[in-house]
Amino acid sequence: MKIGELARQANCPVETVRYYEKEGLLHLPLRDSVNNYRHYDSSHLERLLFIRRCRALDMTHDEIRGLLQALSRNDEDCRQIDDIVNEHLHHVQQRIQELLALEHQLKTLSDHCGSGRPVSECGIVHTLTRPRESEETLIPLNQEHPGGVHRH
Amino acid sequence: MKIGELARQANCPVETVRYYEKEGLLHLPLRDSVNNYRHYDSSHLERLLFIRRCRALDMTHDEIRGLLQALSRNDEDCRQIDDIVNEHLHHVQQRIQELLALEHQLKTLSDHCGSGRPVSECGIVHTLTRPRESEETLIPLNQEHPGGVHRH
DNA sequence: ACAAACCCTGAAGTCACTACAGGGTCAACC
DNA sequence: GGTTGACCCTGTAGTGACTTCAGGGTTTGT
Repeated sequence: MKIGELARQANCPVETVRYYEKEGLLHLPLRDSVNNYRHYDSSHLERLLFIRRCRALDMTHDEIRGLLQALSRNDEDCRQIDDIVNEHLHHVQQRIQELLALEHQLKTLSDHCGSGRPVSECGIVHTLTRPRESEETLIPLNQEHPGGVHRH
Repeated sequence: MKIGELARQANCPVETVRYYEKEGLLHLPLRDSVNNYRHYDSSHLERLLFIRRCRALDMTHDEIRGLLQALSRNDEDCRQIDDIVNEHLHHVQQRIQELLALEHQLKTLSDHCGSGRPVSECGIVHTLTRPRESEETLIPLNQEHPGGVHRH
């Protein structure tokens, strides 16, 4: 099958398939000797679906590479695979904790607004522009937000 | 004060200050006519602290620009400011829901491992390589994970 | 015969930084 | 006065996982 058909079956943009190839996640497909089009078989589709399922679980390409390697070694003990998944689960749980803290701070901020007042009296503005004495209590300035909340 | 002092007072890397300037978040400072060093006053520091507090709440530069604009307009109604904060809170809450779903999927995956078995019998591998019939039930392939869990 | 839909490559853009490379300047001490 | 180390400057490239674009060629359907 050609790249469009593969992409459709994996519910994945064509450009992403080419990107995975460049990243070394997908094996190089055969090329049509006339027009240089890529031609895939079912093993490519299976591998792509595997990758997309892992991405749907928000794993990085490095984590996926680890899983694919463990798979291809076909060990008698699947501990390595379990380790990768569990470490990833740990990342996710940490991130949830960070975001819950963030949610709390934003709720507090919003509660302080007292909407309808002039900007100069808005509680949000007061908190965000407040002098440095009370620093670190409401909004600690040194925290990292590794994942980011945004982007779509 | 010079850039190093400003950065120290805002607990922020010097490179980031220069980056905020390039992004148009910080006003251009005066320059020493001899050595071209940047020279800041307390209004720059206040603005930088404001930006850093917003970033600690994981707002984007666009959101921060919106807040700074609303501030400079000094409206008689702070509704715009409240809107920006609440929309951001909504982003965070959505992301938390996504990650909780993710956590559940990964826990299920890990539970299925049955560690110690050969890779070919590992429950994780079975789920991730399973045929497409049961697709969308355990791991929907079309979901986005805007923020990402990783990076530090 | 022609248009729409597909395929190709390679480069640049996204976001909020971070990390160089390759310089110039300043303050303190010997 | 020389030197060491901390500071400052500009500009470019790298991060991750794509997405978008420019500028082509090919296939398919009517």
